[in-house]
This record gives sequence, C-alpha cells and structure tokens, in this order.
Amino acid sequence: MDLDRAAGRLRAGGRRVTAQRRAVLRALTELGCAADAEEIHGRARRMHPRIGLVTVYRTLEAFTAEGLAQSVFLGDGRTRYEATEQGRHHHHLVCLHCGRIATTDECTVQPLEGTILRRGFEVTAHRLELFGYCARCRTRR
Amino acid sequence: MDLDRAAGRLRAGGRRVTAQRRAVLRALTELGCAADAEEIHGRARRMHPRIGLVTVYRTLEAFTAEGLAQSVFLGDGRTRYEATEQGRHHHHLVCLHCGRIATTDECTVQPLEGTILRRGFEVTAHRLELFGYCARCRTRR
DNA sequence: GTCTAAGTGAAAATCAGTTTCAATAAGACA
DNA sequence: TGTCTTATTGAAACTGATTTTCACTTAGAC
Repeated sequence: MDLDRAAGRLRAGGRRVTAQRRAVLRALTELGCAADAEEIHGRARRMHPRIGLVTVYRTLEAFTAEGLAQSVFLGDGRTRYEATEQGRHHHHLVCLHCGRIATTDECTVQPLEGTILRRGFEVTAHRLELFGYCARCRTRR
Repeated sequence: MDLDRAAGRLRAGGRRVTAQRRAVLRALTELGCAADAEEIHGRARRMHPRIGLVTVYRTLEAFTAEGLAQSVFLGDGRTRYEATEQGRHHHHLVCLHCGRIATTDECTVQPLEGTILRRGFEVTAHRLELFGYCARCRTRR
C-alpha cells in the first residue's frame, strides 16, 4: 500500500493524514503479516519516537475502517494487523511448535460461499487460519 | 459428547470428574455452538449453583486440552467454546447485521491442506469463519 | 476409612484494548 | 500567509476478559 493511495483513502473518509499515521502505515508494510499492536508500535517509533501505543490502536482502527488494514486472530488473545493487498488475500499457516507464521495465497473457500449463498446467507468475507507443523519442526522432532 | 466418554477421557488425562465439570459439559452441549464463558457459567449454574466463573474457565481449558471442547474466535474479543463432535467439524456463519451465528457442515479446506503438505507444512487443524448477511437481514435492508 | 494431589471459590492481579480530557496540529478558507 | 475549526494526539484512568494466588475441599487410589 503506497502512501499516496493510503492518504487519498484517509482524506476520502474525512480523516487527516498525520506523521503518526504515516509511521504506522510504514510499520505495517515493513512488518509484513499478522503483527500485533505492540510490534507495530515498536516499529512505528523508529520513525516517530513520540507516538503512543494508544495512537497506534486508534490508527489501526481507522485504517481498518478505511480498508487500508485488516485484523487477524490467531487465538493467542491479541488482535494482529496487516496491510490489505488490493484484490488479493492470503491465509496464515501457524506452526504449533515454533509459532512461526507462514502464508498461502491459495484459497478454496469460494465454492463454499456459493453453496452457502444458495441457502440465503450472503458471504462478504471469510477468515481461514491453518495450524500444524512447519517443515523445520516436522523433521526435527 | 456423552458423560461416560467424557469422564473416561478426563481420567485418561489424569484429571478428576467433578460435579462442576459435569455441569459445564452439560451446559456446553445444551448451548450448542460458540457459547462464551459467561453464557456457559450461567447455564452450568442451573445444575450446580455454587460453581464460580473461574472454575468454568479452568474447566474449559481442561476440556480443550483433552479434546472434549474447542475454542472459536469470532473477533468480538472473547473466546467462545463448543463441545467437539467426534470425526466431524463445522464452520460458523456470522451475520454482520444481527450477530446471529449459523453453521455449515460443508468444508472445502481439505484439498488446500494437501497442497500445503506438498510444501512441507503439515496441517493438523484449521479454523474457518464466514461473515456476511443472513437471509433475514438481507431481505429486510 | 485414609491420604494425597487435583480441584475449587473468592479476591487480587494481569493484560489487551478503550475512554477521557486537555493540548496540538491538519487543512479549509480568507 | 494567517486564522479557525475540528480531527488527532498523549497520558492517565478505566474496562472487561481471563489468569493467578492461596487456603480450603474432595475425587479416587490404596
């Protein structure tokens, strides 16, 4: 997500573009997938040392509302965030041994959404997370 | 999940079968899918009035460890639980308008798990939640 | 029946996330 | 460029879900 596009979206939503928001956006893209607020705060502080954690939470809320970021839940009790990629989405592979998170661009959910629509429920989004053991942890145990 | 099987699993895991645990198990099966700790506590209290919320949390943790229950995350900041059905699983359809939760037994994730295995990651479980609008909310808006 | 470790309840603690409020600053307009 | 309105910010206090502590109880092995 480049800055100009993001700034445009924020302004279109009646929001202002601040140094803190630029820092959070850059932190999000640098951190890649499924970073938590604490991590994003730490990274954003490199570019804007005075930014508070509260501002990070509020910024992530604004970004989510404007479609610039999305939340991810991996079951560890905290909300994670990542920049949205336009027209694409991915899913997470969480290793139950080392905790590392990989991703996959493949998704087999669309046909299911069709079946569900035939029952009257219109699916607009889905979350899919896969859990198991990564190659490294599988061989070393 | 019937009581005898559940009791057997608990004992096999070195755990004891208590009146409180029986109450939580029954509450889980009566409440059906994706109930939160507060709801489970309220229902369990009908059978065991002195049970505390803390015990409910601890029991759900034990049940999850023994495979009697599983957690569900719908993004509202609380963990939900449901009794596991042996050899089967289902997914949740969450209406973004009325909040009602429906389920589907269909699942198109298995082929994806195969693809991922070929890359070295062994999937042992997955979570899939679908969000959108139920028939009722679709027509009334 | 005895005994011991697992389980319990109540209160206190923790932890992620939210709210409040006074101060700051984006950006619309003169 | 300066002015003004209002969104945004930071710090501190708060909230709500969940966990920990600790003294007391009890399941179930012997």
